[in-house]
Amino acid sequence: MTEGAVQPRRTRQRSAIASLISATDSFQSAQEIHHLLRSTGEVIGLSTVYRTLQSLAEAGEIDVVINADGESVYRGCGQGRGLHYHLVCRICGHAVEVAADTIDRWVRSIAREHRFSDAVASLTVFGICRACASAT
Amino acid sequence: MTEGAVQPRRTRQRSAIASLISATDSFQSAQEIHHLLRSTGEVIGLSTVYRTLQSLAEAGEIDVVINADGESVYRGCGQGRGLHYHLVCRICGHAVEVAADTIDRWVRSIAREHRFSDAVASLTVFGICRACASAT
DNA sequence: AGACTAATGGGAATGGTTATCATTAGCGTG
DNA sequence: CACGCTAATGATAACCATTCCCATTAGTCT
Ligand SMILES: [Mn+2]
Ligand SMILES: [Mn+2]
Ligand SMILES: [Zn+2]
Ligand SMILES: [Zn+2]
Repeated sequence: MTEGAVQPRRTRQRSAIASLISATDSFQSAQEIHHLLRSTGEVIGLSTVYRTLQSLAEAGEIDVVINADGESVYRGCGQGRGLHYHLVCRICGHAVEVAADTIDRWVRSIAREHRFSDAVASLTVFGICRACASAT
Repeated sequence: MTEGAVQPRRTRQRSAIASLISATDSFQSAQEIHHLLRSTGEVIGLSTVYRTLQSLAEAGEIDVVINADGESVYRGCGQGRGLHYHLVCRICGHAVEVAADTIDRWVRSIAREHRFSDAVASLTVFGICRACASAT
């Protein structure tokens, strides 16, 4: 059996991205993250940001959501808390994680009912958070 | 009070799109629809297809879903059946509509719990339909 | 028929994301 | 500590769905 997945090399760039992402609870786009890193003096290419975010996402270490504009936005995942969905502020990107079980039961039941297999829900709830709502 | 929304002019192109869309129950992209129309002899521009689909979607006459590749795909909506979500085959685009009430209750409750206002769920269930599953 | 203007459509522009590929730099080995 | 292998980087070009632009066409109303 081929023992999978050699862990990625630890590079300055990858660390910078990981640390920035663990320091915020908002969903941010690759370009936003690139700008933020640049503005703090990090030297890093845009390609690297895209690649690394994807790699982290595939590894399950961060979450991806596609916002209303069709952009992918990324956020550090509440570690090892299993499957969950997100409630995201459409103004500032602030997000909270919500348990998946209610939804997953519902998904399984309607998939069975219509004889679909392999059903996976793509679900994100967008709203306006307390802070943004009070900021008129 | 300004009485809104003059209805759109009835053009050959708009009719062609509406009729094609009412003849299938699969979600299709603007480009696919454009090709299909072209292949049946219709003379129609890609811009027009995009514009018309958006206009029909805003009018609530068709539904839009953003698929896994981030493309918008369109489908004739089961008329006047109110808010609903979709269970879509990720192979062929075949879709069925599913009632929204269970989900909407859940959305309202978690939004209240986290003090988010204006919460709207973006939800689509992707799976594999009976036909595609049996086609090995 | 004539006027008004919404609708059309070819082509250029946009913009997020991916592909290329020469260069750099982890990291295991002797 | 060199050395070698190759993953990772990043500047740049390509990609590609969608939108913009604007001159031309054609519904619709009088
Ligand atoms: Mn998460
Ligand atoms: Mn529908
Ligand atoms: Zn907010
Ligand atoms: Zn199918």
